Amino acid sequence: MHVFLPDGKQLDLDAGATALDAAKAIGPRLAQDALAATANGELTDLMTPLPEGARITLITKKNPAEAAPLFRHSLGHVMSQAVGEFYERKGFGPEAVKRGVGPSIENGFYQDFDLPEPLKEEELPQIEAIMREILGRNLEFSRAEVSKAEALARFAYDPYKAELIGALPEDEPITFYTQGNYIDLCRGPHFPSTGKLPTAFKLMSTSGAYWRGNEKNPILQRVYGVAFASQKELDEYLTRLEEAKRRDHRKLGREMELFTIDPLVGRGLPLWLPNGTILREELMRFLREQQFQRDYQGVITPNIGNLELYKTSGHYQNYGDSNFSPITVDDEQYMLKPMNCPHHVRIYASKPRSYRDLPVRLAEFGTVYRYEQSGELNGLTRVRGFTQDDAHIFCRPDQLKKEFLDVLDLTVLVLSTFGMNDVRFRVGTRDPESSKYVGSDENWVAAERGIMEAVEEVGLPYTVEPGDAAFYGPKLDFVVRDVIGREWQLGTIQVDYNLPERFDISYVGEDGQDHRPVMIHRAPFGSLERFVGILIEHYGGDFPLWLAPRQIALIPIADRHNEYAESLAAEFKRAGLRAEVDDSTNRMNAKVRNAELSKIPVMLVVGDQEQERREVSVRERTPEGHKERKGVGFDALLAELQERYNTRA
RNA sequence: GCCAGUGUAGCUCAGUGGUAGAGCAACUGAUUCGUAAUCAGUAGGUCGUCCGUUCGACCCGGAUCACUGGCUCCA
Repeated sequence: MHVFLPDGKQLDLDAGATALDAAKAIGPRLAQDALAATANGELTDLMTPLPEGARITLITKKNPAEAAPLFRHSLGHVMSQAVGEFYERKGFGPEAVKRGVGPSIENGFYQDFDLPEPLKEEELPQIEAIMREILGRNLEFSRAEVSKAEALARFAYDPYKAELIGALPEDEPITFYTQGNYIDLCRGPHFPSTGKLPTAFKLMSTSGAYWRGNEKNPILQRVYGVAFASQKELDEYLTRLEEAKRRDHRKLGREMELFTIDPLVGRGLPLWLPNGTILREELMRFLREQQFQRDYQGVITPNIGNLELYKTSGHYQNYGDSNFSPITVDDEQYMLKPMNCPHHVRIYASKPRSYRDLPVRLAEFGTVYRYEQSGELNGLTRVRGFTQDDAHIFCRPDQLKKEFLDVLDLTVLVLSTFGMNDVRFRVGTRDPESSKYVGSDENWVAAERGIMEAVEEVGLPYTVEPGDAAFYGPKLDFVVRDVIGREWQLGTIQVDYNLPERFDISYVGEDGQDHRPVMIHRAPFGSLERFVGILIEHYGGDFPLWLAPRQIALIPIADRHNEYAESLAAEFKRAGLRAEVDDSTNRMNAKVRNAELSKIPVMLVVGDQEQERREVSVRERTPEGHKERKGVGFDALLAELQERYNTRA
């Protein structure tokens, strides 16, 4: 057989040759240094036969980071071996530990275990120590192809492995990877030996995880680790985690008095404090202005609705478990509204509509309640009562594309206003296997095609995720990452042919006949709660002037300057800016410090000089530290701040 | 909902089977100060809640509630 090197040179090898054979053919030094390889662009290891005619590269110890998925996976095997030894040292038999899956993941690896007794988190350092012993033993990873029968016989004691083996196709070879006395069912690829693995790894945490991700299956214990090619990268990663903790919206939300969650009020029911309310109202004002420009009409609907409404819409049947239970009043049942759409549909239906009236764009900051599972609740990002920046656009089929593009334009504007660049666009389509979806095939096909065309026209990169659609139609979601890498869905745009049908709404067309409108559901923020939560972390609490709940701190140097400071604060207030005077008995240094810790963006120090000349001394928070300007005329500064506020600069 | 962990003053955290401590914040007084902490004093807690073991429980056991990290879910 032959393969090709990066320079195009052809290498002739024996049949079934591996990347190690290729390296040996080039030179013994390379064979010594090689860690992994790529074949036709895909990572592979040194012990797997190369495909005929492959273009190969060799990864050596000079650039181990390129083989990160491999060493992470291999470290996963080492951890698995270490856990086995740990329990053997505790006196359990070699078959006491059963194993689920154990892949490499971003930054590290995990492995699922069924253990004879739970592994405690404080025992992780002991596991880590055994792992380092195993690295010291410098065990070779070897690869072997076995028959299904052999594989089953080897893992007869382990029901999870047996299940995995049983599901493998008959005609493909099953591979085992072995290091020392540890054998695992594995497709590979792996590092050549444990001695060549990087030592920059750390076991982070354990958690429960259902076997095969199904909550009806037994729960296994998952152990997470992180691993990098160098200690420097690991340290940087751990530093990032620390930084993330500092930016956590739950911590900053308490420190900056933005919101609180009180168990007596209820889990997942945030209370907005005065500072948080300002933030929220600024966001609403921003979006209202945009919606006014785009001819949306505001509506207001109640927080509960008759159960029949949600039976008609299908929400009751499709999301029964995650609704709050119905309330019975006299002979009727009511439910806390989980969605605003049915209410808006009834507003549409409240009078006859003509084709000339369309599109009708109904917007509401609508508060909804959903009974999220208790374990899912998380600060502001996952709650049971929240307010969507919701709107429903009812339009003719021929208007759909233009309307969709306008909504997309609005969403892109929103994301860019907040400098959210790390956004993923996700098209959720139907899962062809599932039966939860309502509506005709033609409508689904039309809606899915419509979304993709619009996204492509705008030129946004997107991924398609089958099975991610709402029960009534496909959707386009915007997904951002929080500081610790968790992904959160923010805004959404959904195309819906089905609710109009379920509610039998129509408009009179040019031809005098009734026609069915199409609906677009959209929420550029998603929910104010989640958006604010993400925004807090995005800015690390350092909001731009227009969003900052506390914008200006006036700092008198001595008591005799309080009055001057108060007079300036009053002028700021008249101009619509949020200013406060620190009239505490603290020294001025301490006042500056407190304002800094409160993350107030603008600090104005006033003393004798300033008072005499109607000036202020300006100190502004910047990402680099702070910026000072002395002797600034008050009127000029007022105009400057007003301009910044109004333009949301 | 499931697995594991955590719960002591407003916040951050010590602590011991013999009925609790620090720093910051708060309050009072003094200080009037030029860009990240002035000094002194005062007050503040059924140790998440309930039940049990014990002569005695913040500490040991059980239950429960809440939170944290994951899993599952997310219209």
